[in-house]
Amino acid sequence: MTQEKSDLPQGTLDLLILKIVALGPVHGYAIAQRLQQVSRDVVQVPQGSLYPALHRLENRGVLASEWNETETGREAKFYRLTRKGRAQLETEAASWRRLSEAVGLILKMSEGGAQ
Amino acid sequence: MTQEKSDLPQGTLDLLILKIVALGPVHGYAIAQRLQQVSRDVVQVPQGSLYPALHRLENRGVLASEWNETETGREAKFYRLTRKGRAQLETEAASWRRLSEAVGLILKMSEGGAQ
DNA sequence: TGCCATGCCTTGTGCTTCTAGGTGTTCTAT
DNA sequence: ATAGAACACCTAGAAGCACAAGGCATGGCA
Repeated sequence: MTQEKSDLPQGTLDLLILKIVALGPVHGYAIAQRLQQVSRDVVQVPQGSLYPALHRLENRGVLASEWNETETGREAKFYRLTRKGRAQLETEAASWRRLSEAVGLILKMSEGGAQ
Repeated sequence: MTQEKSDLPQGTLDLLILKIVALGPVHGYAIAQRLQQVSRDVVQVPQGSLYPALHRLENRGVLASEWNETETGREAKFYRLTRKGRAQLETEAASWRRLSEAVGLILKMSEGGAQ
């Protein structure tokens, strides 16, 4: 019914990925699943967005990967945050909160809103 | 002191512009000023982002423009929302709120957060 | 006179997201 | 047994957007 799928604004995907990975080692496929579940289908990450993002983040040194076995006995690439990654998460999360507040303020503006 | 200037995620600028214009006819230069003021410098729109966005929105028929005189006696291009523009604003605002909530949820996740 | 603020504009670059395609394995339902 | 879905990874190409950097013209102020 309510499959309102919203395309993610640029930069947001990185933040969400970092946050999920921060909770413990996960592989790509699971990241997308968790995001979708927790957000109640608001956030749906296509694989064509997911995997390039993961590689990007790894190349930048904020993520590190390692092949391991899933609970169900499959091979999968597990990601974890590097020290740099934790810092990046802090920064991006703060940045998001700031922006989110600002946009919220603007959206609540009415005729006399300015000053 | 706190000139934390956050680059706007793609798509957000349209929403903010539509919202400001919805409050009454304004010209481009003033839109950028108001956004900066209301957001306490969090949102700073460079002209290289602003004007292309305005033209984009006008081409899509959500904004309409008209040359008029400023209070200070200068010629400026004033924008107003079309009917289509109002609808678009509603949609985008709702979309933003949905996404904002979802991201907020995810950022508040902790170890046992999922399910 | 020179400079800053007002007010408009364009070109090009860089980045990200998405669509659409592909591979191989395991599980499940028929 | 076999078709299809779910799992799990990947890539190339297109499209879109924000931004930096440039430019033009006027008016006010020092």
